[in-house]
Amino acid sequence: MELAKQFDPKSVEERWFQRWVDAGYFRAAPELGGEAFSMVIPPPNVTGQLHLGHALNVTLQDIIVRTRRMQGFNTLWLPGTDHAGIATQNVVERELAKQGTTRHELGREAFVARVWQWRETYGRRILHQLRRLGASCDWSRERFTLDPALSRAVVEVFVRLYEEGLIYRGRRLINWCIRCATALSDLEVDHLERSGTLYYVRYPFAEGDGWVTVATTRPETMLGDSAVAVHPEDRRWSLSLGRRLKLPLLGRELPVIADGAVEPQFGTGAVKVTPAHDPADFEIGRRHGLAEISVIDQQGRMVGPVGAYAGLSREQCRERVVDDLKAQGFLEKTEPHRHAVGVCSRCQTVVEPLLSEQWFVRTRALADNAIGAVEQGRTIFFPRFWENTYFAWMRNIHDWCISRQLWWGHRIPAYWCEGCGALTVARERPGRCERCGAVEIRQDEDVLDTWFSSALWPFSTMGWPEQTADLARYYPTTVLITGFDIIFFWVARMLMMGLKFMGEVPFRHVYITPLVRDQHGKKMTKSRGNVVDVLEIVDRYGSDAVRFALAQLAVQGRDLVLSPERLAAARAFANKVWNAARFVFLSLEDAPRPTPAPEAADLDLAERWVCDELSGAVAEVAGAIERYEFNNAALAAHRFVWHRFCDWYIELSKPALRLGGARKLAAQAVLVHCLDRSLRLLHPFMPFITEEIWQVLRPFIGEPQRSDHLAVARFPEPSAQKLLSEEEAVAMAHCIEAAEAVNSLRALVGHHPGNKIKAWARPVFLPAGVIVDSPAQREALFGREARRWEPYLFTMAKLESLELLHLNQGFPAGSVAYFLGWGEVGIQPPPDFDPRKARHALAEKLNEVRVHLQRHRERLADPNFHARAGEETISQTYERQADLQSQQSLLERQLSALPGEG
RNA sequence: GGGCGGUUAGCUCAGUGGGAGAGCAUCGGCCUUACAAGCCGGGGGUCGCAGGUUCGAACCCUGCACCGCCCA
Repeated sequence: MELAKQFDPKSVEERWFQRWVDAGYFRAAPELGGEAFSMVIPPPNVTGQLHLGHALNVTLQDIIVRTRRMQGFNTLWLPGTDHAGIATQNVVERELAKQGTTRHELGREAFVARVWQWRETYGRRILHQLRRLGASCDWSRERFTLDPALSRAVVEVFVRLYEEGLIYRGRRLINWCIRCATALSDLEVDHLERSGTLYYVRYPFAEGDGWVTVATTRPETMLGDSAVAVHPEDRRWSLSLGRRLKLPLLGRELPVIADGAVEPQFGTGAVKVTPAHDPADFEIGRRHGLAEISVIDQQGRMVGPVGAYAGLSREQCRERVVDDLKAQGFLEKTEPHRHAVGVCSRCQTVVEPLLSEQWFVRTRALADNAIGAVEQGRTIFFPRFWENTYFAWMRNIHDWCISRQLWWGHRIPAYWCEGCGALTVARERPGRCERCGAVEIRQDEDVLDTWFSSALWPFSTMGWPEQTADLARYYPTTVLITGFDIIFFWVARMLMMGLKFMGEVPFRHVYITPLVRDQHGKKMTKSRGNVVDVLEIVDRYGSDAVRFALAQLAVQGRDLVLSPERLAAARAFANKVWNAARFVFLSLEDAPRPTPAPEAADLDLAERWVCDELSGAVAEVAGAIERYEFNNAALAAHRFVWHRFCDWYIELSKPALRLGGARKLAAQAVLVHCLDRSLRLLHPFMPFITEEIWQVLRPFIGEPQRSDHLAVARFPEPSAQKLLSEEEAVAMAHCIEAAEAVNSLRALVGHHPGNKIKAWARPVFLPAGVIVDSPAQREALFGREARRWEPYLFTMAKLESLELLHLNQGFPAGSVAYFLGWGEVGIQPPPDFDPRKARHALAEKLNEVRVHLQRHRERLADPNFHARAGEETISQTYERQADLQSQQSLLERQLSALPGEG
């Protein structure tokens, strides 16, 4: 029954996880009763490597689900991975490149088979890594977005949306990544601030002299211009409106048009309009019926009516165009210019807006519905302010381009007749063309945006479109825990799809995790090279410590800065828990098994005090977890375990244990009780170490057990009533104050920490609300109280003797004293006592008291204060003033009592 | 340009109208047999700046500065 002297995380962690899984503790049981608590994991990419974002995310989810499970909820936490179209395809293509081949050489079928192979080998790595952290998911329900069942859900959704006209195919301007060779949604484009050049180009009038100078950052796109636009209220250009210009280099004629979207402050106020290669220009073009002239193709080469520039790359073309403009006198000037450039969020290649035939989701109606759900509070964000971000994006949403020119993903269930070209969207591949009966049918080559399938995750993973027991029991899920960066990508889209297909929000709460930063407050990114290897820190500090540190730092609405110091502190805490347990076990050698639960009638003051403190901590932890205040939950547990149980109760139990008999039995009962409850309280945060200890403690726990493991033991509940009376609670607080004062004095006068010393105590103040008739009564009251805690003071302050003085009795000559909330304590200094330090300390305190006293006097002298402040405030201020006055005189006397004064 | 968040001790952060707090770091003293990953004690802050509201502001309001993020 003895624990090893040192806590060794590795051996402890390995012991438990598989046993919990094998015992089926994490398996959801929809057929059983109990209030449901459910979550789906934000599915990491199959290509993913565990980083701190995952670690935080999964730790917080695990804390909640473990708490709920222990509280008796019927829980489901469903794990899985996402196929991550572009990312995964890229990884495998890079591998092929190393082998000197390409996906095109391999062919589609063989390539897809290769990706699956890759996924089988490496795709679950990240899930194994999550287990190292203790993630108590229902691993029997692990899902992958490309599973047959989930693929069926994707097809079903696609077909239904198409049939309702919410999915359509259209020729629109989309973001094209030349390197990835695919369309991207707006969200997959990052805008980077870059230095560029602003080119001022003269477009001469077709008739007459003069010109309009336009400013552009992309001169090569002028080859696709179909107009020049100015702001309708821009006086500078009003005379040019309606005239025609001659496009330099090509000679095409362009109109000068007015459009409100033009910013008069930009450049000269006149801009070229290239509808086929700029989103803003596209809108202008549609408003004015301008030609959409494509001049760049999907490889980034110049095509179409571009004369001699045909075949050049975008970059080469820009150089040539600028040279030619300069040579022909069209280039007025250039200036350096900072501007945002859209790049592919995957590969950072500059994105080319291209006209292209793609599939889109008509989002307006879906988004309105999803906005309403959040407005009505059917889904609530924590912290709440993220709702603004969500609303802003949703109100402004554009149709969603969902087709991707990739091979890895859900292939679009659209079929083209090779004969007549008819399009059929269907759940199954049609045998023949519905229109012409031809049997040559070709499925659309494109696959769907990965987020299309992720949007269905909360219900596709539970078996939709079948009516499953899981769906009935666990949908909507209770909470989604994820990062702010995918509110648009994922959270918003899940809300749209969940409402559309389940008729209900996919989750009641959304908790947005903090962003994890490094110790210098920098965002962790691969390019900065400050990404930490989570498994490495887990190896170094232990999984429990990493989890506890993350929880402690998870403050709502604030970034999380993880430092080695913080991790070390959490490890120290784990060690503290370990050693507290060791002490308890050493104290239980002869204890009855099970040890009877503590009975209030058998307990002394300190024992009842620690039980009440425990109960308070339980309430705090449970409440904080419910509010997703993980930092406060961790703090409350930490404070109780370390600063109440270890610092105070364990010390106070030692005399009782030495005493034997009934006192010892009571102490053993309290130790078992406190350790047991502490372990239960901490288990969601530190599952491994707590289980390890609890297994040793189990024979001593008297109450009926639900199971063999802490993982499914009952979470503590605060007790219905306090064991301490109010008077006793005050007495205990006085005792703690006294111990701190004596220890402070000990250090001040230079006592060796081991010395037993003589002390005196004297009552001065009364607890608020207590009224006495005479000094004698006051002394009696104090004496009664002090006798209760006197033994504790002996232990905690290492006293040789304590003498209780009368109200007006002075301290013995040579003693050094401090005042505290209820009176005064003094100790006998050692023979070689040097009073200078003490004099300095007391003088400082006196100064402080004087400043406060002055402030109170001023306040009470102010007639406005009496006129406007509340009655209670005024009387409190009087009391406080009186206290400060007493403190001042006490300090003055203590100071003058020091030897060598004056 | 619009919006959101932040600014409190050296660091990380609590603290939503009346005596500035915690953990870590630091300094001093202790190996007091659960724990030196520990124990006891100390020092350290005109609460970003400027106004306003209020008898009273770290806290409420306005403006500004700086940092970070999102959107355009």
